[in-house]
Amino acid sequence: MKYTSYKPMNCSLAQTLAVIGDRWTLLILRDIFFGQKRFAQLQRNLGIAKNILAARLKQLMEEGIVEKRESESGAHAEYVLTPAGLELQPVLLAMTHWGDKHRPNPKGERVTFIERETGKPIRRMGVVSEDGRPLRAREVRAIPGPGAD
Amino acid sequence: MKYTSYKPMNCSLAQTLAVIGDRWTLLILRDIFFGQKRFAQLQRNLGIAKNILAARLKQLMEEGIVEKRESESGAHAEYVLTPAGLELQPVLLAMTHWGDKHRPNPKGERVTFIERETGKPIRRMGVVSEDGRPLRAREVRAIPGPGAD
DNA sequence: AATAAATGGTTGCATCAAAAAACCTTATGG
DNA sequence: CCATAAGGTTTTTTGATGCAACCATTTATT
Repeated sequence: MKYTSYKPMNCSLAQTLAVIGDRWTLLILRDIFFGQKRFAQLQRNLGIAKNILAARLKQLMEEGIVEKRESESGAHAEYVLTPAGLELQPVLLAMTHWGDKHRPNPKGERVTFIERETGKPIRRMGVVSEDGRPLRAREVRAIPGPGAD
Repeated sequence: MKYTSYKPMNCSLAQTLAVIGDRWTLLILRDIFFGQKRFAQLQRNLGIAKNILAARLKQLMEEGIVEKRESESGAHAEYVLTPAGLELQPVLLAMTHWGDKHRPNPKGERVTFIERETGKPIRRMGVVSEDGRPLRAREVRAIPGPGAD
């Protein structure tokens, strides 16, 4: 088989991986979520080669995750998340929570997510039942839907 | 710059990517979450080369995500998730939800996650405040903790 | 008992796509 | 005129992947 592509797989997870599943994309999105907007900022923060960053941003634009626009004041480009991009936040947060818990920095939590208005920390990402009870992994089951094979 | 490794980055997201951030790992974990236990099953379902699957499983064992044990009846190996592995479920579900919504199968939802006891679908993965209100991406802010640079 | 077939890998090799490095272009601002 | 920003292009590395062959136990078959 040739280099396996995610796209032909009829799997929602694989479809997401087709968009964000390479080495740099999630780190780029992390920086954009954290407020970085400009090409040069991203490049310096990440230590990524320019051509790779340009290719990833182009791909993210084609996938409808990121939009490029001109800044009102200056004449530099800005990259901002589209609504579909913003909806990746649960993925980012779930991964960040896992890493902070299972691969911790000895000095403590690396980052805390708070609600902007109240300043209170958000609830840790987790699976919850329809009526809001937290569920453990074993209490969840997957059943095929109409779009399954 | 050398080939970038995630490990030296002081970032919880990067630490998680060091564990699950390559082409096959999440798909392997998906199958294990869905109840596959045996090497040959995984290999056939995924269409992955045997050496790659063996390498990934070994890595997942070293990282404490998966455990290998002998099945009680037969004499074949079984791979099961450790507690740390089970805690990756929010990541899997968040990605699956995103893919199902933004890269849908025209026939409908590919998979539904239900609560085992009641049979009711679980709540969609999302960010919620301390007291349980759903939050939109813009209402969340990240602040550095004691483990930040 | 001998043979076949399945399971669960390991090893070595060829390939190939993605990452890095180097260099070029255009525009803008001081 | 020089620096900065935002890329594009091209070439070279490198590490991940895929393939095939081999191996060691069991389990089933003749």
